[in-house]
Amino acid sequence: MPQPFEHDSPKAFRILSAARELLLEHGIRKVTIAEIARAAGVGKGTVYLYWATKEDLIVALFGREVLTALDEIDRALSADPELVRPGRLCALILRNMLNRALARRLHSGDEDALRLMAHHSASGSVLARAAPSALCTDVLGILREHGLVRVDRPLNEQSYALHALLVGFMATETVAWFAGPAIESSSDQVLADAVGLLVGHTADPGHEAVRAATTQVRTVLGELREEITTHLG
Amino acid sequence: MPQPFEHDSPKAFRILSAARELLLEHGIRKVTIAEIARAAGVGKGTVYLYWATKEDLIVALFGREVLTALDEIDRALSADPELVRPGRLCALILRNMLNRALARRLHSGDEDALRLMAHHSASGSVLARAAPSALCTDVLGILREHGLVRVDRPLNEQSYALHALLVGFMATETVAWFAGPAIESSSDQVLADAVGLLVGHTADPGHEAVRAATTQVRTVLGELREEITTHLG
DNA sequence: CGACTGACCAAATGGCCAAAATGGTCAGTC
DNA sequence: GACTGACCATTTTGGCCATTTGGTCAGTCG
Repeated sequence: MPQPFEHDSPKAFRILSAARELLLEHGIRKVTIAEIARAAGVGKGTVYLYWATKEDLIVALFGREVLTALDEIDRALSADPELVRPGRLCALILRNMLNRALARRLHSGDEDALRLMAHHSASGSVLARAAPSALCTDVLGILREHGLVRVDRPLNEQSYALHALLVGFMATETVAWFAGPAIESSSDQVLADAVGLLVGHTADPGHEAVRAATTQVRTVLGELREEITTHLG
Repeated sequence: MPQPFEHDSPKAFRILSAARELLLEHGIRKVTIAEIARAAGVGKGTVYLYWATKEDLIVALFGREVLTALDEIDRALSADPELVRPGRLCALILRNMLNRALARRLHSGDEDALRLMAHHSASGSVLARAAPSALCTDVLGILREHGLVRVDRPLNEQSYALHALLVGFMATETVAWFAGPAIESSSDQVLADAVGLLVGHTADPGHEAVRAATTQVRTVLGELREEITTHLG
């Protein structure tokens, strides 16, 4: 909002795209505004018409990445409501939110990226809500209500454990030091099964409950999307 | 074995103790051999009678730490065989193996420590067997045999998932970025419960099976201990 | 004789400073 | 009035040198 130029203009898009490509190639530290401007075919000053600082630009980049991930999740969920079942849903979210090229840098421990996001106060509070820990609690709450998740444990403990499991799968796949035993099946399938065991219900809640849960989860994700859009626009 | 001096002599012990204290205080990079020698009340050359390089000394230090952890686990297991039950056992191992002051440096991502262990070929193969991934597979195999762990999933997938869960709990507690939702109960209890859900059996295998499993697990841990002792002295 | 030492050496480290590069601005162009 | 690139202050880089450090070994001492 302090910037007078709309971030969804075609020029802003070109800048973001150029920035994304260069960032993936050189890393956060090496990429320069001059380089981005040149690649986008605009002057250096133009970049600063859209974002006040380099940090803002990069944060916006991550924000856009999260948005497309959310869209993709929503699309899948609308196409097949059965994907709300905890195991499937976790795999879906993990793949889309954490495995995207940019976001991966955060979760594979990129020092620059981590520091940037942590120090960027405005985005911090927003993107924190997109973090696994927040999503876990929100989504688990919904799934519990509709009988898709066992309710014989307190929500926060369930959320804590699920969060740990997701972080663990993430780390196991991205950080060499944490590599796990070899498996034949796809990692997604193992994850889905593990989540099912951890929080799943034995009784089938029925189609109606699944559909209701799907709607509600999509609503929550939509709200998150909205929040990110308005804050990072 | 290339060093002519026994590592369990009282002098070696004094050097190791001094090294441990200084290492915890200053970090790996800052601690110097001269400092260690002085603190141990020996000449610098003497240190090199026991270990060929500084790296070897530090690796030996980590090895000793793992050994005391293994001893502690074994002691607890012998005092209360019920601790073999997967949930309890995982909590026990996690606390003792990963939370020890020195080892923590490894798992909380200390750059120096990680590089050191990764590059040190001799120790690498040995300490790798003490890593969660290897332990998971070995121990799970035993617990499955005695009906303490469900067998409706392949061992390697079970091991992969359990390993991820443990890594996740570890990361959640040590790395700020991965912090999870707040919980009231002790993290150990949540961990034990989660492990129980993930791999536990519903049917009680009976006292005899528990005792048999305990013996076998202790044997495996003892072999690991032996291996570390012979390779790192 | 042999465990032990600390002065000694080559290599790595850290501080220092000038040169280059970079984030950010703004007077001026189209 | 959208856009630019020369310009400035600040940061980063690279090279230099004094200091430190890992590792050795001729010599001491029990």
